[in-house]
Amino acid sequence: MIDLAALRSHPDSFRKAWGDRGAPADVDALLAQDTLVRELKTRAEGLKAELNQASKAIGPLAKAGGAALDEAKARARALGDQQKAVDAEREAAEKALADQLLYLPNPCLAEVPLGKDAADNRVAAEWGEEPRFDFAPKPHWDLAPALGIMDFERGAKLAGSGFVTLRGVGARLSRALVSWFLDQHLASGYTEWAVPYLVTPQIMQGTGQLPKFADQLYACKDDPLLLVPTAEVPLTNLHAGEILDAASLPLQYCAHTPCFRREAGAAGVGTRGLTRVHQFDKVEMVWFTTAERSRADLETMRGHAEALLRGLGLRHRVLQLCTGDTGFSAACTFDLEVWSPGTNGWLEVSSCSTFTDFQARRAGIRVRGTDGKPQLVHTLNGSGLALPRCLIALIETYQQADGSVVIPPVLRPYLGGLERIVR
RNA sequence: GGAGAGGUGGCAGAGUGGUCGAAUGCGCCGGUUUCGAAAACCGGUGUGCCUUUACGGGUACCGGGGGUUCGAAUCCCUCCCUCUCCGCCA
Repeated sequence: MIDLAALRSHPDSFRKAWGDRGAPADVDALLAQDTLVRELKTRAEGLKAELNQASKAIGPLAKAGGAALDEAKARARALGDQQKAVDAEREAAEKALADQLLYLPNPCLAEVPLGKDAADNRVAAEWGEEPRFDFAPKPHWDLAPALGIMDFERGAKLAGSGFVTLRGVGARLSRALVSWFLDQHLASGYTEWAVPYLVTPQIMQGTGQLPKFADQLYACKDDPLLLVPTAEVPLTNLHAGEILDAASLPLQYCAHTPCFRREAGAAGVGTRGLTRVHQFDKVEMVWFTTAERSRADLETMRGHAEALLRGLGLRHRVLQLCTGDTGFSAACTFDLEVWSPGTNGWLEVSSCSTFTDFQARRAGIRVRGTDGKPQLVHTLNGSGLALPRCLIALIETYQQADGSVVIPPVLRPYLGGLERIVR
């Protein structure tokens, strides 16, 4: 959620920011609504003050009783009716404003390149050479089933299209990656959490999934709970409604969770094999930091994600997303894309963003400043990393002519020393 | 899932219709005292919003929501959470 006071003081910068995102908003209407809300609030509170005075005066009269008391009560009641009417107007106006605010995206940082869609994203860094093969490299959907480490048909049998199974060494390899990722994060100072995979709608609103993206979430039938689309949601909301100790910042959290996404509207596009599935594992990094250092911390966190790909020896690049491609709650985002030799393309395995105070304002996450006053924190999050696409890149990159796959040395300790996956 | 007991400020804990944003203690901050510290004493110490150049004023918040009343921490309804016991169970 944006800062209404900031909108009041420089409406033009917001007008431009939303325009740059391709999500123009009627700023004048917003400001008019805001003015209306404040007028009604002043009137309602003024009446309430009068009513409180009148009620207070009744106390001493109450014992005596009689006509004076009845008269005073009647006057207070009339005042109360008037107050209730104005307050109802205020409430309606406030709700109307809040409903609009919840759908307004976070303005991007000034450095974010202007652009309409993914084609306008800027390549910020590249790492690794394109792998050479003296044979035609296969895509993972051919390689993995042949090795007996993935079974797509049986995933579909269990839960429908978009669900997969990992088998044998495939399942173990995924678990090895999770463990290695987490261990790397712990070494970088992160605290690991295990969190609920189901959360309340209020929590989803805190990080920005609701109300705008309700159609992307899985919901439970008999309970008002939703499956998390990313560990960002529970991790960021851990401190919802809290005032943190300044000395504790920055807080660096990580967690491994499955992620559940309906992917409504994404059917058919790049969905083969493991590329886009409704349920996948991911290790997520979340930071709580200050306005002063959040941008620099984003670089650090992004570095942590990149280090994982380097450790695995996987060719990758970093994109700075343009204004039109940056997600709703984010102010600046770097995507990490890994090279998939089997499909001759890039796959997004991480998205590292600063949310400035946008999520903190929604979720009520503050820190006590040096002046003793609470102020909003800045939140960051980034994947570190998403598992399925790492698996894809890994087996495609390290495939051999005979169809076997060599395991990167860093993972071998997690696989009982296994060096190669053979059929 | 059933029965019971509870949810009050950073913590502990009073308060059962009015003068209660809330006693008291602890903690914390400042001051006096001291060579310094401790102790003692004095003062201060929640959050959001509206309004104001400022000082200030107003309003809301005693788990959440709703209701009764001129007036609710206090009464009623409802939901959530915690604890104890029972049941069930990884």
